[in-house]
Amino acid sequence: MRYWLFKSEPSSWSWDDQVAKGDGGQEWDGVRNYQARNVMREMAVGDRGFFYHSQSDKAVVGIVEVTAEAHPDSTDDSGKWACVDIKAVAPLPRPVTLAEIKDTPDLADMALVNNTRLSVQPVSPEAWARICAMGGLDDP
DNA sequence: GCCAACGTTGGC
DNA sequence: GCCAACGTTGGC
Repeated sequence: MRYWLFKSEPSSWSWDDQVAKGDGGQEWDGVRNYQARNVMREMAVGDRGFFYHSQSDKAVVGIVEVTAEAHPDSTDDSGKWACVDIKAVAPLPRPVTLAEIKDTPDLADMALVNNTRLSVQPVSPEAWARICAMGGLDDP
């Protein structure tokens, strides 16, 4: 299994919105960035991801699971863009903030830190385990 | 609200 | 194909 991170502005799509969708999942649509699209094309059903709130929160707030591989983005008419579907799995007992991540030397090479504008990004197994532990999840 | 970083667009 | 201009994102 591989790990990922999905970034969203809470004002446009928040963790609560994602939870409200339930197990049916939800298209991660609206991505108009080639790098992010290519990352989504690598995802497989069952992969896990962090749900990150940008802007006001700047924190990892929950765990999501990929429920559908990359497919055409239904909000796109050009046929260029793709997205996966994800569902909420569990909130982090304690959100892990960007400041904490930056303060953790082992996490310094995360795209979240050095490629801040990439909205969908891979997460190493080490970083995954570390952030889960920081968030109060012993068994991710 | 500002600004830095970065991606995209369009003129040449 | 280069590069300047512009738009967008996201941290502060």
